[in-house]
Amino acid sequence: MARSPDPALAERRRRQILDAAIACFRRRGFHQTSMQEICAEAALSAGALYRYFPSKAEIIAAIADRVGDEREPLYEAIAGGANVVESLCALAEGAIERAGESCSLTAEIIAEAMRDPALTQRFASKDAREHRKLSLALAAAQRGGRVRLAMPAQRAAGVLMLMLDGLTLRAAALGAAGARPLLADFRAAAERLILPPVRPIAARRTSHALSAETDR
Amino acid sequence: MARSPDPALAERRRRQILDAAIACFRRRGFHQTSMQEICAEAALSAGALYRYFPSKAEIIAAIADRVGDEREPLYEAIAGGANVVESLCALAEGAIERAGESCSLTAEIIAEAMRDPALTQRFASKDAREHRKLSLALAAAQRGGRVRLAMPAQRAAGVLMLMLDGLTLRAAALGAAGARPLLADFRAAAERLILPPVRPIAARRTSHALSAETDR
DNA sequence: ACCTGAACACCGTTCAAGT
DNA sequence: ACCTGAACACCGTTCAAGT
Repeated sequence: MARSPDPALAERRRRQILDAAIACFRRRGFHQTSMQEICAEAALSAGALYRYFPSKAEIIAAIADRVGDEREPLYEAIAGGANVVESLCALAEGAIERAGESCSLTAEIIAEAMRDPALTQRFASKDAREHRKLSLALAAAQRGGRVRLAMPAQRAAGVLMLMLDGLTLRAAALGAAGARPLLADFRAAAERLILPPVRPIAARRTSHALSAETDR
Repeated sequence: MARSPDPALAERRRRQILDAAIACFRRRGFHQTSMQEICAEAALSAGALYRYFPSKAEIIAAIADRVGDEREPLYEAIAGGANVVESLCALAEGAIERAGESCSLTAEIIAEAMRDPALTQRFASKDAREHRKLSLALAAAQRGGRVRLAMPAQRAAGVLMLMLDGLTLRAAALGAAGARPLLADFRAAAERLILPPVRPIAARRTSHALSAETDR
């Protein structure tokens, strides 16, 4: 008799439960959704569900991890891209659209990340990794002569991530439409932190160019 | 017989309930605190409490309003202060300390602000007012020759508020200690957006000064 | 007018019993 | 090994009854 545990089934069940939970949370939010509703959506009994997730909070934690994992490769892309500012704006736009698409889910994840110490820890270390990646990408672009940074790479990365967090928060609270106008502000700030390399021919502009409102 | 409603008592009871709720939320967080605990802390029965607040969510909403009202006068101070960047850093530091002081409460307010559409609305309009105040203060400082803005006042205000939101979010999630290091990054960015006025004698520095790491 | 506290409907979680 | 679903403890909210 097959009495040994089946890891493939377990994985399938976890995915099945997570998909059902996401569908429910999108519809009615995290705290308005009951475990019974998730069970119904997943076509499983309560007992079966609790075999794969020890609590409702763990379901949110698993969803948060999934979302966080999707975001990380985007930072990788910055190191490769030709235009750093453009890559950052694309990342920012992606964050807004993604967070706005299902704001209630994003809001819930942020809320839960702040409530649950275990999730906070995971988010903090993910954040540190992203910060390091962005710092390295900026420093590399500077060394390669593709940009001039207006401040040390680590500081610039910190500032950019503060703004990205702000954008995500707005998108979660106000929807993508509420955050999208701020993308232009983000771009303007990024262009002040990450400057194009000095033209090799001549640097004709004097410092008053700083106060010019439009540059292109 | 005194059978007419007593507005003074109602106001006193609401304050009493709010203070009790804040004490409980600080201790155990919003969702871990039961109405029974708030009732006990406020020395009132459940029935009495529901006479003054229609739901638990309304209690959080009232607390959120109180916190929001505390923040607004700080923006007023920027218009008056001599050094705009310094005022902004003080505001940022205040936001970090306040949010970090009772992170669980701040986290709950942010979470609830994103969940409850009525609260979202109130936050959005408060946010718009703060943005306008900051824009006007920056524009006034520029007109007064106290600063040169690296971009239009409205844009600069938008960027600064994105960063302030990011700082508050970090402080709520990681505590004041986790957010405090980012204050230096905030300052560096603010100094790139809000530049000191051109020296009247001579503008000797050429554009390569932009890439200098330290300026003072 | 204001308050009490038992009662109600419902929630997340558990566990004896099935296959 | 995996699943079921009734049962448990507890929650936010209500309401008949008191003063």
